[in-house]
Amino acid sequence: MQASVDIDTGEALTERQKAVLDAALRLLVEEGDQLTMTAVARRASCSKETLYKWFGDRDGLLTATVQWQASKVRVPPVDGKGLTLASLTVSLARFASDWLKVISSDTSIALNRVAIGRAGPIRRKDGNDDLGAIVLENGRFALARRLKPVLEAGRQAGLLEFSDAEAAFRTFFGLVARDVQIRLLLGDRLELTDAAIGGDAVRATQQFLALYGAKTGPQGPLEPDDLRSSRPEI
Amino acid sequence: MQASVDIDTGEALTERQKAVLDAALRLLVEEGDQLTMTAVARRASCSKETLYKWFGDRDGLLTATVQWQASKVRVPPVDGKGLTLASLTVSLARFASDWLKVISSDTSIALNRVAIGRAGPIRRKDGNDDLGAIVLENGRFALARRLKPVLEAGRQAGLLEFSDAEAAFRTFFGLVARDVQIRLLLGDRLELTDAAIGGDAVRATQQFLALYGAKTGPQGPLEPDDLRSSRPEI
DNA sequence: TCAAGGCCGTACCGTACGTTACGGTTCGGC
DNA sequence: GCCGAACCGTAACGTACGGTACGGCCTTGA
Repeated sequence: MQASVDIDTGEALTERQKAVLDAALRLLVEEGDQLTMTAVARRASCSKETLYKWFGDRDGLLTATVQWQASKVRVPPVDGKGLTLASLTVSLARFASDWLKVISSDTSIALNRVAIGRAGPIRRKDGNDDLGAIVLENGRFALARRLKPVLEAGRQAGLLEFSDAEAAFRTFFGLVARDVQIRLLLGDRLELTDAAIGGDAVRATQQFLALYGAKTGPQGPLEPDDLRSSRPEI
Repeated sequence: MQASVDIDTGEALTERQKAVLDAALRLLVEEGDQLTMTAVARRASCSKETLYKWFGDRDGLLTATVQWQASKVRVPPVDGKGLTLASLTVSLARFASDWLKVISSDTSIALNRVAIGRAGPIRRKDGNDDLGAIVLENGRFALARRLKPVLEAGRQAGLLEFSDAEAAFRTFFGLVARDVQIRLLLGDRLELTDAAIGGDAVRATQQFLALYGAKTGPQGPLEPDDLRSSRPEI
């Protein structure tokens, strides 16, 4: 299933169209799913006729908006050469921190909300828009694609021990996200300061290493303090 | 607004009203958020006038439906006396298994979907229905309330080591749920057989014990096989 | 037996919103 | 300067649905 999203995203969009999609995105964050075509047109200072001409219908606009946002968060893959326990730990903590920042951002919450709201058991009309697949593909699965090479490199370097990279990834995912995403999606006020995110990232990383770190050599696990200095502060 | 039916959950509901809410619940599972008052009335063989009389408006019906479902899953608390590592392990695995069954059930997915869909940044009208809070209260927080005494008992018995029961619970939560709930909510087909759930519960439990188990005594951690026989097979 | 009330079925109303249509304006090409 | 295309703003249309009204049926109680 996992959907196509093949012809990747931000292609064949004029600057004006990108501006319109940005307006739709802002509106989505502010108003949730019940954004209207009229509101988008007004916010973007364009006519509804143009919206329909460009995106077909409301579904098309929603899909294009989600894909547009997805195309903006592309990140370069991390290379795992010259891996040491320290650099692996830093990499994992950075992944964790980045992921927590993503799932706690207004944009991510809004996008996940609309995708979940439209992921009902019975899809309307013909076109399987499948916003959920797009969000999943650019969220959870994108994270897995980026993180797994790091895990594999860690295993190659004798720093990690696991038989199933997918299972290891999912454990890392669980240790990082815990109940944060579902609580935010359900409207729980949950303030995540940068400091809290950094601390959680370090904790998740330490826990992951405790579970999957290779038990070789005399050096014990890093202390959290060894990490704290290296996490991004902004 | 809210009509009568305001106070807690399944009280003061006639049998007929419960039947109507069951019909609404079934419809919610089948059709997602876009269930209409007309559809509920037809399914429940009652008039719309009655729906409005009993539940005030659509929000009231939705709220009552969610509360009705919540009232059905009340479970007795687990007592933690005579705790051994084996019994603690079994308890944790059972919690994990139960929780995975809950979050992967059609009903839970439907309820979470509607609650998330209505948890937008700007709440409509006056009444803060806050379905999200209800779902959260009867889901994540109810689990915490039931599990924490077990964790505390485990600590009292010298089987677990942690300083913050909330943090320990959230780690357990993350190890159990991982990416399951978000994937299901986003429409990912993810078949969870009972066998897979049982295996995941055991794995999560073992990982939790590896992180929070007291490092005392010569006995190593239980092998997964020790557990497999004790998990519910239905 | 009759009256009152609760409820079913359905017709009806008002509104919100997706979608379409159209007149007016700008702009690039000839 | 002229033409057509693209686009803006807005009005208009159709429908879906939340909410209300009403007639008829059934039950209860005097």
